[in-house]
Amino acid sequence: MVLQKRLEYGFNGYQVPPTPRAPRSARKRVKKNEDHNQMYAFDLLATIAGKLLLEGNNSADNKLSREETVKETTVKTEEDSSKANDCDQESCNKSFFVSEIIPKALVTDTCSGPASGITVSDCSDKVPSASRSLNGENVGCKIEDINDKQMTYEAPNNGKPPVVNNLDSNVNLVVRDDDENSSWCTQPQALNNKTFRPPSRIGDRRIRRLLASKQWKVAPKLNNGVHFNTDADLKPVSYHSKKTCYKHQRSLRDYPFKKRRLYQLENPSNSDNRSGSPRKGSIEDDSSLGAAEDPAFQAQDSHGNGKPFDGVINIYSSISKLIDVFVFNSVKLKIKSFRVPELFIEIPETATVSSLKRTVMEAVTAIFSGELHVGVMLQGKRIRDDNKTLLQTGICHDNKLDALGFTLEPNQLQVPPSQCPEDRSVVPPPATPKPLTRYSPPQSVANQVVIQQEMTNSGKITESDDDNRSGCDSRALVTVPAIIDNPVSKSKQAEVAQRRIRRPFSVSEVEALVEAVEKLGTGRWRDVKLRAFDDAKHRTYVDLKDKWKTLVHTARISPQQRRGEPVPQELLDRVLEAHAYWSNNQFKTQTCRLV
DNA sequence: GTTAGGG
DNA sequence: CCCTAAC
Repeated sequence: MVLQKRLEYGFNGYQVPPTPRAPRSARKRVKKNEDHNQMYAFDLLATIAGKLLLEGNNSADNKLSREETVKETTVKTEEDSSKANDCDQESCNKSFFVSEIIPKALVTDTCSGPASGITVSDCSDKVPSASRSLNGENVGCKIEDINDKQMTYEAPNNGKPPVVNNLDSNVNLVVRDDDENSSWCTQPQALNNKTFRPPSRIGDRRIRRLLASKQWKVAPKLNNGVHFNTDADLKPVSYHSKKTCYKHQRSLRDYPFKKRRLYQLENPSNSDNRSGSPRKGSIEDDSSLGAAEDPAFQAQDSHGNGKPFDGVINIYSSISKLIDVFVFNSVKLKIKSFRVPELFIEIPETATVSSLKRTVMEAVTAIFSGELHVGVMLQGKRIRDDNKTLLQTGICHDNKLDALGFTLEPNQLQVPPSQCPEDRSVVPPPATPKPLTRYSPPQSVANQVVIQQEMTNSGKITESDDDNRSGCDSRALVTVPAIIDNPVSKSKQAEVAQRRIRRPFSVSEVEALVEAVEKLGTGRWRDVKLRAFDDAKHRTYVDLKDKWKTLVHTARISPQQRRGEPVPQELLDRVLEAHAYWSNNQFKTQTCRLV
């Protein structure tokens, strides 16, 4: 039997026993960086697609087997001062502004162009003229987003992974395909309650796994799926459903999730637990058109010849609603993009652009990986009554079409109280401005990561100027729930998000290193670490090895060539001496064979 | 997980 | 300080 044991003497006669190996659980570990950017992008896009893309099916048949792809989903940062001033709590702090509706007359037609924004189309062109003539003009509204794109994720084509392009300083995530042959309102729609499904658990797990690998605390699971306000108590109505243009009717929730083939959603509990029968092909779900509750209106059957008019009805109201139904037979929201009006990123100035991208990516991913709720904003005010029809809320009225928005709201349980809307402390308070170069987040956001990015007109990312902030302003605040009161995880977040901050060795550290190497040699960096730098958590044995390497180099070059804090020549001399000693193979591999 | 060495 | 082959 042969045992090997290091000799217990070495340089300058030091008597150094081998350092016992610590238990595995006690060893320090060095986390490897893994670049999952592309995976992130893909998962993010899938998530976005699952939660945000409310888009009409582009063909008559709504079969699940139909090839469906994500059209466009964009994430943008933009200053939007017009909204936030009257936004309420949720919208200010926990939401994105997703879209806005602008009267058609006010904006250019973006349907024909490569609009990078939200388009709300009423398919006016395809609505029977008899319907349109009711008010004599097109009643659609289009939403235009004029933002430039910066960071673009292109959906995997040909099996290739998504591509990240940094085109500008806006953050813009795009999934697209070229299938613009959508043809709404052409055939009777088999409205299928199953067509809109939340992301799958599998996909969710995948996202979580990826995020976990990056030490991101992920918001609660998506077990309950995505909650759409439009789901609430929507009652089936049958009026006119099968006549005229109503074959085109489709409520918000019926817009299919186009990426579902990639992220097949196998959570049946989420897909069909809405009101009414979930049976496939049903056309009954036209409740978004409203007026269902109106007795006068309901008095008319779909053929206009069934039940007689109730004698005591407000005929004008009824006609008015009828007109509305004719004109706004459906509301089609094509949310091509949603905006993150403000991102605040605190990152060391030594961070690379790559790490910046990664940080943004991870933050956005973390946001979307959590459970999100959708809020509906109209004219800057949140629509709280989920039971109202779109007609009742006025979403279909052209006099109120100036501002329809959707908000994405992270699970509120994850939001610390400090994130209350009026509590502006979620952003660095003006009294304590924090430069972007700060490594750690402000105290006021100790429990979260605040991502906020301000854009100048030129689209450049600029340093945060707290003086420019005023009230619950235009910027929706994007907050990423972090692990509460867990500094370790926070440091790990920073660690994975960017290159470690450079921390030059002090003279005393160099001295400790030299001394340890003199005793232990140049091949036992773990032991050097444990012996001389066990308390210096930021110094890994690889760091020590690297430092020794540079020390040797420094000692060999002329003092004029040296940079940084000068190392006493005495120490450098010891470095050379010890290095020469331990470089001798004779001492490096001394073993003692015991029989 | 450590070590060694290039980047 | 990062990355990774080699052990």
